Amino acid sequence: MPNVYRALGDSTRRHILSMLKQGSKTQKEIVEAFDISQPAIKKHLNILLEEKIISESLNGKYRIYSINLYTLQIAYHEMLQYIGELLDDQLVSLKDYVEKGEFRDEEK
Amino acid sequence: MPNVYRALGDSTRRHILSMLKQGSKTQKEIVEAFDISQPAIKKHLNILLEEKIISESLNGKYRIYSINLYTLQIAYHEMLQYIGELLDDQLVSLKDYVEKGEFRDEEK
DNA sequence: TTTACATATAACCAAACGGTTATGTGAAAA
DNA sequence: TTTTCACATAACCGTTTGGTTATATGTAAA
Repeated sequence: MPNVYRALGDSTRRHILSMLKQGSKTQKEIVEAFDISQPAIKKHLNILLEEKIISESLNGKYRIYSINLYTLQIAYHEMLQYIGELLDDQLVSLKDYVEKGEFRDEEK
Repeated sequence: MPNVYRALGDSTRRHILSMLKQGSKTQKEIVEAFDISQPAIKKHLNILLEEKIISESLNGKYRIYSINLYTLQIAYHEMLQYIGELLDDQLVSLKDYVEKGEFRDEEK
């Protein structure tokens, strides 16, 4: 039920996740890493919490956030399965396709 | 530049892509497969076109849509790679966290 | 030429998004 | 106890999203 598209559909949230992959962070640490307000960050954290991509714990007056590895793994496999179904009719493996590197020059 | 999260972030659009994987379809065929109005479908098709996930061609009064396999593969690869990187690094830092024990009680 | 059909477009609506400022709350420090 | 600090919450704002209905346009069929 977690909507990974919603969760990852914003670059600030992806940036937050990239921070959290290094280890748990307090809300304060996250807020200080961005140029937007504390309530704006809190809204992003709430969306990540709703979609169960991160989890929250309390430590005194601090709120600590960490990546929910389990949900990300589920999302990863669901997406792999979906893209597999979409693409296998064309007998082209995504992995093979990407490894050929045919697309790298085209992106700008 | 295509925004894969935007393109794939709606289940109607993912369903449309699942239809198009079987082969090109006219707008009429797509509209008939859903319970929503023709203008609503057209909006979804426009978003998929903007993000270059599908392409459009004309045949008389019909408008024919087909999957842009190339862009779709790149798009999914980017998403999966991003999640994959989050998972791999998190495994490492989770291990670090366990080995270090609690370190967050002291404010400096 | 008239009619029917596939599609486009405009106007509207409610809800969600991403941000703001202002202010309340609760724990820790002084 | 008083103050400070981390965070929560409320109210507001402009834009986007996902849908609607009504209507215009362009091609094909009668």
